[in-house]
Amino acid sequence: MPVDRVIDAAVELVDEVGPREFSMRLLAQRLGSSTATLYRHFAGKDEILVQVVERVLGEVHLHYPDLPAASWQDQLIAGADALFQTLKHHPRTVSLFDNHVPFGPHGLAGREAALSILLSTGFPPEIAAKAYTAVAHYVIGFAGQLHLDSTTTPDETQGLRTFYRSLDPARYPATVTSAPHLPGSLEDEFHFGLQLIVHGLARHLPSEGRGLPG
Amino acid sequence: MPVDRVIDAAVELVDEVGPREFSMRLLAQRLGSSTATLYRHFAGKDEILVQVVERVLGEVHLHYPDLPAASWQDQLIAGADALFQTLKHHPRTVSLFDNHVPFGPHGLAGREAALSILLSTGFPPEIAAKAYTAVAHYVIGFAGQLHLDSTTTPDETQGLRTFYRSLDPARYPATVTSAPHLPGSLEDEFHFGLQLIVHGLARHLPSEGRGLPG
DNA sequence: ACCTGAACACCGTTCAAGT
DNA sequence: ACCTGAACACCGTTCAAGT
Repeated sequence: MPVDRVIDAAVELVDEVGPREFSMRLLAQRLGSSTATLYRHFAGKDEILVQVVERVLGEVHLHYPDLPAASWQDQLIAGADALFQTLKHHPRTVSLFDNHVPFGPHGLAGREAALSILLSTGFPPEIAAKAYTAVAHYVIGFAGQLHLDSTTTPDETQGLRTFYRSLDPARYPATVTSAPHLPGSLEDEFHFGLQLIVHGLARHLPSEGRGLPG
Repeated sequence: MPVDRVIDAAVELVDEVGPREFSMRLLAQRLGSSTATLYRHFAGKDEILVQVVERVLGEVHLHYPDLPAASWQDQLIAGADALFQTLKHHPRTVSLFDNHVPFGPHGLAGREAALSILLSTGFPPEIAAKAYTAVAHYVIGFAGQLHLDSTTTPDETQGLRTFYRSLDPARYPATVTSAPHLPGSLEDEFHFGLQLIVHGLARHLPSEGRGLPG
């Protein structure tokens, strides 16, 4: 009956069994209730999963560091990283973020925070909007690799590196050369691209080139 | 019986009904066969979907422009754009790319092509590997928004803009200010972030700063 | 008012039985 | 050898019936 209790259980269930095995029956069982009861409180499975996404976004603030007076770049990076860290705690929910713009208060709050940093820094609204979209899609796209599907044939990271190294060097010379770094630490790779995006933004600032922070 | 014929039909079916409605029964029916026959040729649904991804990647080369002697930046962008254009033709397959590293020949070919550009430009293997990962995840993450789920409440683009503009400006000032540009043309937004990433890469080139193309 | 067992029309997958 | 109808154990969703 209490809606929050249902979503709590739903997040737990997705964390444990993944979105593919998540079912209304399992959820009802975990709540000691029946599926028909769930339908008295939610339109259906999809609505519950949408609220699972919102609940996860509600944890992002837990991963914000204390940044008293950081540069706009560091603030943006901290925001993107907070989302990434949150998704790391709920890796099996990431695919729920696909094909879905988060409209709930937590989704809007994250968007608002990022746009606010960009606008107050002096970016024009159009650039700010595009920058936010670029960063958001980058984080989600990257987070999708947090929980590699176990159906993937060589599914351990080590196996993947071995696989790349075992390729024919005549046919895939560049891949074999890069194999020891493919895939590296997901954390490092994530920050690498994030820095590229955020620092590249500077050239779209109207007062480009000069400008001291603070 | 012919494996290619099955995958052709599977791509068609995912394009038409989406991955959620895709089923072995529908696929068998379209082939004038039975599900049990499909299991004689494929381990299961997941294996078929993996091959659907490979088949889609096989179309990427169709979207490469002729670039006789372009800069490494333009070559990278062209490659990322070719993938993006391909996914635009099969928007409902994008979620199949999630949680899945493409191991087939077409997936490897794309990786090899990108790494080859980067290594021959002079990037160290570690940077090349990270750059490839960043670009790949960016493209996939962005392409995920190509086919917005119809379960999303305000699902037409115009409705989305209207929704953002209807928010309380006191609570979401930055979002409301950026509303006319949120979401803009997906194509424009995609290229904006792509340029950021690719041009940001230049600072990781050992011979940074100078260096004339061609 | 609030809940639910049982049903409906589906799934993915398997297997005995057909040619 | 190659195929398949029918079954098994599940789904999401609904509804008549219970308290």
